[in-house]
Amino acid sequence: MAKAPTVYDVAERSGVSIATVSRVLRSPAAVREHTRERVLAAVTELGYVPSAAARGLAARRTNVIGLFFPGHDETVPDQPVDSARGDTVPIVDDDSDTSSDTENLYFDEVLRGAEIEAWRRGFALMVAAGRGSSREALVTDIAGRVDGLAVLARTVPDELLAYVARRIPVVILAGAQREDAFDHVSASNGPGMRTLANYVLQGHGVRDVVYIAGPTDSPDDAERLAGFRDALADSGLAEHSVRILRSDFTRDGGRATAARILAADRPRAILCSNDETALGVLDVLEQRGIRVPEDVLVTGFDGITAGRHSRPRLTTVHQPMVELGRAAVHAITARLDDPTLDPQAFTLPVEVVLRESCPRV
Amino acid sequence: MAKAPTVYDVAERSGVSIATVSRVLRSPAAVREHTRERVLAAVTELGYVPSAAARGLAARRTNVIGLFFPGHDETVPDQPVDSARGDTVPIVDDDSDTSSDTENLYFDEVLRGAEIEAWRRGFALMVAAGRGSSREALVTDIAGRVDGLAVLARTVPDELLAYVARRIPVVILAGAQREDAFDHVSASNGPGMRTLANYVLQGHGVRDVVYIAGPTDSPDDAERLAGFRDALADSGLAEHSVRILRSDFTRDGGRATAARILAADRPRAILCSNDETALGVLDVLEQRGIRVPEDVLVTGFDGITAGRHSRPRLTTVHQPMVELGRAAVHAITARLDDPTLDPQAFTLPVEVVLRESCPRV
DNA sequence: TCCGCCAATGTATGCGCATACACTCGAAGT
DNA sequence: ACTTCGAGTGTATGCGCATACATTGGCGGA
Repeated sequence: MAKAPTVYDVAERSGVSIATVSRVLRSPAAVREHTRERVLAAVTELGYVPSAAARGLAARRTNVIGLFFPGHDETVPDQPVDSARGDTVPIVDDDSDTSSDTENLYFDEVLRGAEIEAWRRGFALMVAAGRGSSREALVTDIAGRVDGLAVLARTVPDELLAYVARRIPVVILAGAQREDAFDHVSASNGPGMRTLANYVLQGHGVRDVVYIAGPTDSPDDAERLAGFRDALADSGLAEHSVRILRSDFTRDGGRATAARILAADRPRAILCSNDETALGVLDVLEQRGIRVPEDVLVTGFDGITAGRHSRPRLTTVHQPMVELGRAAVHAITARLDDPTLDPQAFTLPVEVVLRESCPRV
Repeated sequence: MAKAPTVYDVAERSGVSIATVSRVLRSPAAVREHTRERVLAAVTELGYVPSAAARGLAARRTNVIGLFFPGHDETVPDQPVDSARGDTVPIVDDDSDTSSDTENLYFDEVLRGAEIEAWRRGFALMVAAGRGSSREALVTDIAGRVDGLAVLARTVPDELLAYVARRIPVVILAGAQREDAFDHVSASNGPGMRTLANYVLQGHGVRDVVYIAGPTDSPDDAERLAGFRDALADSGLAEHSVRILRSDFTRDGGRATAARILAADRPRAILCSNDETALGVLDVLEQRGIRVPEDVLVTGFDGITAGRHSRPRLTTVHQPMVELGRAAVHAITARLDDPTLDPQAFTLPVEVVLRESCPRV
């Protein structure tokens, strides 16, 4: 880790000016081949790596895009596990049947999409998870480092976003398509749920259905619920003819809600506003010996992996999570290219995926 | 997106010098409270966001840590899915039973750990996936942006790493603990496999065992195989008394290898060097009506989520993936604090997790 | 009363690069 | 032969901040 060589070192070594060195790196075509080779040789010999900080300062853009998503607020032990040379390996039993880590899949996939698209467009990707109280500081910190910022809906207060948006383009991921100054990227929550619900109501001919909604503060959930109501209307059903309950998007919440439902009666179908809730419902039904799909149909929403491994496998509406990430980056770069663009809303298509919990008729 | 305000703007507005503005932001204690408040007021009014590029240039450190992992080399469609306002939602059947996306879990978790630890230490995290031919350019590009770089083993040629390491600390994740100039962070592959194998050999009293190794170019696999051999020695078994086959770490590979094994005879236990292979083995055994664990014991390695959802659930050695990410960042920051440190190797503890495929005796 | 000292703030500089502009030189045009 | 022009290169400057050093003013001690 000796002092890092700079353009000056490379220039001196190859007998040219720093401008030429810079040109070799930025626009090679503007330099005669002979010169270019000499410079590149010096670069390799010296182990020169251009400083992105200096480049960013001079060029007034960093070529980095930021992705901000909600943190898990988990209590993190102060120290990471330390090196263990003793090498005694404990043997433990695993009796759990729920996996809490499936919930992260959503962000993981969005991130992967963002990374892919950023790379394709010559940007690097910086990620940050919002945690607790220091969120505000984190957001401005990241904002100072990037050319554009993608934020998952509801992880950052609008006020802060507006503050940041004075400086760089901000795109909101997966929230409702509001009429505001930001770009929005999200999936067709409403139409997706409507199509699935119609499949249950009309395809399976079910009337006796319960809908488990998510938390009221989730914009995605509001759209899905609206889609469900549309489906009711499509079938000429009055809204009060079905039950609509609220849960919290978690597997445990799904279980509790399923218990409440079954305490009253047994509907023919239970539609859930997300997959985790549906998995919880499946847990309770199996435990009570109620057959799915013979006795009760169950559906979810999202398309998380765990839904493919459940018994029975879960019918759901699959969101294109990777594409969401890509589209977010795409929106940012588009605005970078043309800042005068009006705020746009991108709605990505979804897919109803039929599996055993609500099979094809 | 008006021109972003700078320290000069803030200084002018609050009637102080830029040095004072900088101090308010960097070391608030050095400024009188009255002054500090005036400056902070100006900051908010102007919507000032410090430029990380300028800060990084002046301070000679960016406070960013890079994480480089292997890309999936998937063929990425040129354009992301476009906005679909028509909102026709297709309905498709999902008959697949294998999910290729579980493989990503490993990196996702490492990333999460890295993000957590980076944040705790005041660093931002930049991620990049190595893809195809431009890998070299990508690595140096990232290297120019960060204070330290964590790289998953075997994703970047040593030569390149050495080049980069002349400038910033580099830590290698999850590879063998080689004697080189880099820091290494990995899990106790050998002891983990040894413990598990001993449990099979001695706990279950099995002699008739087949071991399915992974690709020869995987350093993790080499350590696991060595651990298995140690276990053989522990039980006084000669190596030629068992069969050791090679597969490729994939579920399909596991299936093919299982078929080959069963063509010869039926061992009492099949130990696999990773979970995916083991899942493939389970597929074949179930298909042939061979009972697990009654007829054959099966074990894996890694602790991926899919192993918790299989039937029967898979006994495995669980790697602390989140901790790996944390430890990597930890190692980098340690070296940043004291560059004279000798190269270190951190070995994180693993856990044998018993599930039905090889239950507790 | 005078000096020294420290806290608070200002001034000046450099970090490493991109780039506008200036310059050179040879080829083509008149 | 002289001008024009453009390809190739060099010179000079600024990007926005941190920080070493200089400066100021107030306070306590002798």
